[in-house]
Amino acid sequence: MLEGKLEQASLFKKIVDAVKELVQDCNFDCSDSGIALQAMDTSHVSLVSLLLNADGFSEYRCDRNIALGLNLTSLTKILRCGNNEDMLTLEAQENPDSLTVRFENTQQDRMSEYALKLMDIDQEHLGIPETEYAATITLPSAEFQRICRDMSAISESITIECTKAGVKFSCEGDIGNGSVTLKPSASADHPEAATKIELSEPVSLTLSTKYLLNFCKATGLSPSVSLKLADENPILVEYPLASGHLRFYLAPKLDE
Amino acid sequence: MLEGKLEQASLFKKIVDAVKELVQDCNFDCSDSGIALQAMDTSHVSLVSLLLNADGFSEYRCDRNIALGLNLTSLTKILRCGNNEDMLTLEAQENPDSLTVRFENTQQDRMSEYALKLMDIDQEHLGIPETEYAATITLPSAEFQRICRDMSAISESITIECTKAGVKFSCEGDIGNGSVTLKPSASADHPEAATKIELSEPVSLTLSTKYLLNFCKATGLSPSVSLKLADENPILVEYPLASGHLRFYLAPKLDE
DNA sequence: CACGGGCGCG
DNA sequence: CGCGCCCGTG
Repeated sequence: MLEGKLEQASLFKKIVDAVKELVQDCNFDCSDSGIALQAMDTSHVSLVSLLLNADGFSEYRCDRNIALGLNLTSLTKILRCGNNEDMLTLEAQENPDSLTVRFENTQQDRMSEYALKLMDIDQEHLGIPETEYAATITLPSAEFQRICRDMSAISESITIECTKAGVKFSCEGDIGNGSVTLKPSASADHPEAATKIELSEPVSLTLSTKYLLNFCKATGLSPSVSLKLADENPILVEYPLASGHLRFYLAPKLDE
Repeated sequence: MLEGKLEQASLFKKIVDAVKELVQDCNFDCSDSGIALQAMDTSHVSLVSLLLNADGFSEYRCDRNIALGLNLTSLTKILRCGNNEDMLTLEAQENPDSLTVRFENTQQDRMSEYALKLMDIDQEHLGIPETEYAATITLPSAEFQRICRDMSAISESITIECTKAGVKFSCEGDIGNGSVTLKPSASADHPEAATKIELSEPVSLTLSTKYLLNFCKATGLSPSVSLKLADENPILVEYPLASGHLRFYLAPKLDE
């Protein structure tokens, strides 16, 4: 029996919004430590990994490990039925055939409850390799989104080059080319607005604009995002959550 | 070699926004006195004329006269890549094949740079005839925009009649008709909010609503706009800039 | 269905 | 000036 309660339905809504364009159906793996999700996108180019720790819920119990197979389009429809500020409870019985989604407003005078049918999804278990990253860039998530959006008007690829001095995003297309250079910055008053670079060696990757733009749907989940790079390895784009994270992996394009 | 720096990217963004719906491709004529543009709209009904004087730039140099042929749709894409408050630098080398557009934020920790390919555009040179105008009306640009927008719901034509007593905008359509009459007003505290009429003789012109509405995209560039009228001559709609102007000319519809 | 732009509020 | 909400367009 699973019961997980979030104080803000918006958290879960945003997560599902950020994932649903990449993945149609997937398992939410529930255990007593929390809820996790790992899935390749439909075209097997990128990978998404969600972790919601038990202590990120205001109430949580899960008596037995269980995989809840959900269609994310259907889940989105259900999640629209609640207000962002509502409390959200996810509930499943032993051997459930459906997930119960409950919304309660903070005044506790409105309760709505939906049951969403579960699907059987064969779990190709995904081993995510541990990578030693050459660079970790932390920047405001809105800034990263802005760069990806701007460059999407120019090219299907974005190159990220990182040195100690800064990080440079660049693209090349038919109408011209462009680059954005960010220098590390402190911003003592707004730590979220800082750009930080931790680097063991310079690194450069070229990535699909379309996928990066997709990852940016998670922007609303966190004021900052971190990009972890290692040559010829998938980039890791991580949005930290209050207790957990939403991670996206994307293999680089090969240099010709 | 051209180098022009504007303290506010928004100035150039708004100019291009106001022009791009009328003109697809055009030359920006750069000389040591500044940057100018003259172009007929695609259907050869209206004419747009921009002048940005050199002293309107915080830095300006142009060693040799040069015409930079640009596709305004592509230019718009590039200009969207900067923030309104960014500093904007336009740069071109001798015999350039591209225009460099650089944005820098005021904190100087973000720099972005785009190269936009240039086009060869054969310059049909436009002689703009000097006209002796019978009336010059100066009014708040937002007021003019409001009138054009309101009347666009009623008719494809707007008639502007001007006498010493005031200016009357009117339109007639299937659902009814309408008019707005403005009397000259002082507004000592807000000189921009004044309506002023200078007139040698009464004048009346009927004009295409669609084009006037298009000109109104320049509203954000200036708090006031002036309309210069002479019977059976094109109207001149002028938005003054800090150092220069953006002018639109539109031939009147003929009385039947 | 999703994205971008405009308007209003803090 | 930035953020969030609403509307219109592709």
